[in-house]
Amino acid sequence: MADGLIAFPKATISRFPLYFRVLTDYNHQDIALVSSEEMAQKIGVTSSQIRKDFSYFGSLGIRGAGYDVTYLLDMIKEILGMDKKRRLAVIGAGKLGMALAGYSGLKQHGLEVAALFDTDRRKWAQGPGGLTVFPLTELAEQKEKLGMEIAVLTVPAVVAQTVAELAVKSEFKAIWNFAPVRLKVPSNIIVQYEDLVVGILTLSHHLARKFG
Amino acid sequence: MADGLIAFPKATISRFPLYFRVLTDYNHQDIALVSSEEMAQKIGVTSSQIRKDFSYFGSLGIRGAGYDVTYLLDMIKEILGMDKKRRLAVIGAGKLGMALAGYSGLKQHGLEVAALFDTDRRKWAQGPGGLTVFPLTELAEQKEKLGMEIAVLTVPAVVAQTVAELAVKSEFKAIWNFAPVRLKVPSNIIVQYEDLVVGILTLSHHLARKFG
DNA sequence: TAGATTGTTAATCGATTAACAATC
DNA sequence: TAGATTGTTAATCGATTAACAATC
Repeated sequence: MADGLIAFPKATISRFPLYFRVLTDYNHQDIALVSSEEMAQKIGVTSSQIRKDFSYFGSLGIRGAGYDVTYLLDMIKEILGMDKKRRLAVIGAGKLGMALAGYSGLKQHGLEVAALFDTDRRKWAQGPGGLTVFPLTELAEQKEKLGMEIAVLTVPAVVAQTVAELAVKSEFKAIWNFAPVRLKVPSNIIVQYEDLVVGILTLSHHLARKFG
Repeated sequence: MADGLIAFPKATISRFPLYFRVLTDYNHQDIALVSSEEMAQKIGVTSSQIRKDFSYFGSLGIRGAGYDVTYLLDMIKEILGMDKKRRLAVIGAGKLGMALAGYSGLKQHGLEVAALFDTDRRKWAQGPGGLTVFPLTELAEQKEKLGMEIAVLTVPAVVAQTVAELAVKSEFKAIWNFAPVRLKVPSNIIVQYEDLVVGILTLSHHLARKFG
C-alpha cells in the first residue's frame, strides 16, 4: 500500500449508511444541528463510536454545539461515493434481479439500475419499470452505451464464475455478487459479496441456542 | 448472562454457512476427509481461523487426518439450527418478499417460507409456487396453523415498527428485518437486520476512493 | 516410527469505549 | 464566564494469526 490513503475500520464504513439515513431524517425535520449523543440514541451505537467514525474524515463537528446536518450529509455523500450517480447492470433477470431493479432504496442512495441481462430469450425486453432486459451477449455494448460501472450478479451459483469473467472482460470495475460463490477475478476488480443466507442462519443459530 | 452458554465471536457464526457449503460440495464428490488447509484455500480464509472456529464446539477433527465430512456437516447443521426445519412468514408481498419466498437458497438450508402476508387485497391468494398471500389480519391465526416461528419483514420502512409489534403480539420469536429501521421490540425477541444498501454503498465507497 | 494435521496457546492485530482536554 | 459537546488519547475488549505440542 503506497497510495497514501489512510485506512479506517471496515466497520466504520458499514455504519455510514445508518448515519446517512438518520441525518436525512433530521434534514427533513429542518433540524440544523445534532449531537453525537442524539444520533447514537436513535441508531443504537455509542456516541464515542460516532465521533470516532467521523474523526477519520476530519473535524466535521462544532465543539459545544454538535454537527451541522446538511454539512455532515454532504460529507457522508462524498465518503460513500453518493455524490456521483453510479449505474448498475443487473445480470440475471430472475426474481431477485427483478426485485433489485425495482428497489427504491438504491435510487435513494444515488444508485441506478440501468438495465438487466439474461440468457433466457423469454425474459428479453420485459423488465420492470420501463427497464429493458437485454441478451447477456450485449453486456459490453450496453455497458458503454448506458455508462454502467457495477455488475450485479443475481445468477445461479454454477454460472457465477463464468458471468463474472464476462463482466471483467466487459470492463466493469466492480461486482456486487449475490451468488454464494467466491469469485476469482483480477485484484483490481472490486468485489462485494452479499450472502442472504448468513443473516437468517445467524438468527436460526440463536433460535436453536435459545429454544432448541 | 447466567445461562452457562459459552460465547464465541459473532464472526465465527457468520462463517459457518461458508463451511456448510464447501462441505456439502465435498460430500457430493464423495470425499470423506478434508483438512482445514484445503477448506481454507477454497473459502479464502486461513486454516488457523477454521480450526479455531471449530474448536469452540469441541474437538471435531482427527489429528493427522483432517475432518470427517459427514460428521462435520452434521455438527454444523446442529450449530446453525438446520437440524430442525424452521418456517418463515414473509410479511410484505412486494417484489423482495416474493423473491425471498421463491429463493431456493432458503430451502437448501432448512428454511421454508410457509406463507406471505399483505394488507393489499389485490395481492391476496396470488403467491409464487403454490404459496398463499394472506391478509395481514390473519397473521396470528396462520402462524399457529402453519407453525411459523420467524417473521420476515419486507415492508416499507414507515410501517416496519407497527408490523414488528403485530409480529410480537402474534408470538413470533424472531424477526428477520429488511426494512432500514431499528425496531423497538422486547428483549426476548431475536432480531436480525438485513440492510441491502450497506454492501453496495461499501462498494461505492471503494469505487470513489479508487477512481473518484 | 515418520508424516501429517489437529487443537490450543500466546502474540498480534484491529475495533470499541471511557475519559477528558480543547474549544465553541 | 459557564455549559456543552467535540476530537483525541489511552485503556479495554475482541478477533485473528502464527507457532507448535499433542496425537492420529
